[in-house]
Amino acid sequence: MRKIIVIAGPTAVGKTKYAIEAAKALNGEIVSCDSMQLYKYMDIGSAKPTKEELSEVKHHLVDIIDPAQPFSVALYQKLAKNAIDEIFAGCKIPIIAGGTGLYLNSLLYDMDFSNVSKNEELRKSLEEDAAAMGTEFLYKKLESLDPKAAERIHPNNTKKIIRAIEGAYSGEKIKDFKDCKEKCKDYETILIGLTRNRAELYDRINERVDTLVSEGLFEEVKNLLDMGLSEDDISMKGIGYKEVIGYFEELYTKDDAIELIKKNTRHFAKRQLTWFKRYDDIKWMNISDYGSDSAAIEEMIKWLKKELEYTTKATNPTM
RNA sequence: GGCGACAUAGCCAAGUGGUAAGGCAGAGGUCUGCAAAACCUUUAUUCCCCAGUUCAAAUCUGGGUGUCGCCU
Repeated sequence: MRKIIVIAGPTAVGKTKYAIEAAKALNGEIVSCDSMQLYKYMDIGSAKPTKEELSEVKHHLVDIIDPAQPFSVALYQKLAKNAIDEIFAGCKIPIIAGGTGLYLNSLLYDMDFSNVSKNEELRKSLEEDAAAMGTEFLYKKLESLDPKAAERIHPNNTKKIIRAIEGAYSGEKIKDFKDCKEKCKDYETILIGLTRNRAELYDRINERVDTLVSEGLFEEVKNLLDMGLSEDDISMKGIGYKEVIGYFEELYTKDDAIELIKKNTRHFAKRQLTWFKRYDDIKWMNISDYGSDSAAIEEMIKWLKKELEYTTKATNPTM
């Protein structure tokens, strides 16, 4: 069976570098699994790979959509699967790299997004109901429409309640991920999780935010606003973007904005780790345990090579 | 040296006699179409120290220590 490599991990752990080294060593191409690096013009805040890095190894799904366009997991799944097929067609190994857990799930599991697409008008009217009558009102509505969904969704989680009602109205109830945890059968997955000791990871995050600022994060956000984007665009709700907008709106000082970005990024990294901990077949690599990046990369590549060979033999009875 | 105010978790704090609010940070978690989103759980056997009053003290009294302010 065809094999893909997945390199997951929290933000600022060093995924970009590790993925590129793996791709170079194993004749691979990278498929980004990052909900922000997809957007054009959002280079600094999303910590995209540099031009040099992009030229070293072919990257898919970076810099491909306009930040004014809405995006969703369903579309990601489609684009990523196309990219994976394309890479296989070129006889190379797809290396999925990124930290967006839900997007990754759409590749690892047989998640079917074909049924209920979003209904803008319905969402809007439900949001108005929530604002006017409170989230409890919506929750009660969901309890009568789809009691099973109501059971697993917390009464405070307006967003998920709305999505579930949307599904119920369309006749196709939103599925519970737990009910269909079938692995995707298009390929076999070698899953590696990069991490670092928490304190070290947080230090790296803080340092990286300072670097992004010195590289011109504030100017980048200003340009995006000049292009007509606003805080209402999904793309502008990313960490690093929304906080800078808050500064431009004079909600707080520049230093406070920077501290806020650091804090939100740390929280985000923690949530990412929580997400990846659920994968029981993930091979964790704590980079802090190795003396240097090069040592860790060497070890990672050694392991990946072994896995590639093993799965080949295991799945090919003629050998 | 004198006078005054203050001292509660890593930080910001509420509580002024009835058994330690809340927020932030930290930790853990949930996840099927905005996911860098949204949401949930958790954190002081003890209130600077010692003694006293009281059935009962973070709260009242005395002493000590520390910080800040003012005066000389």
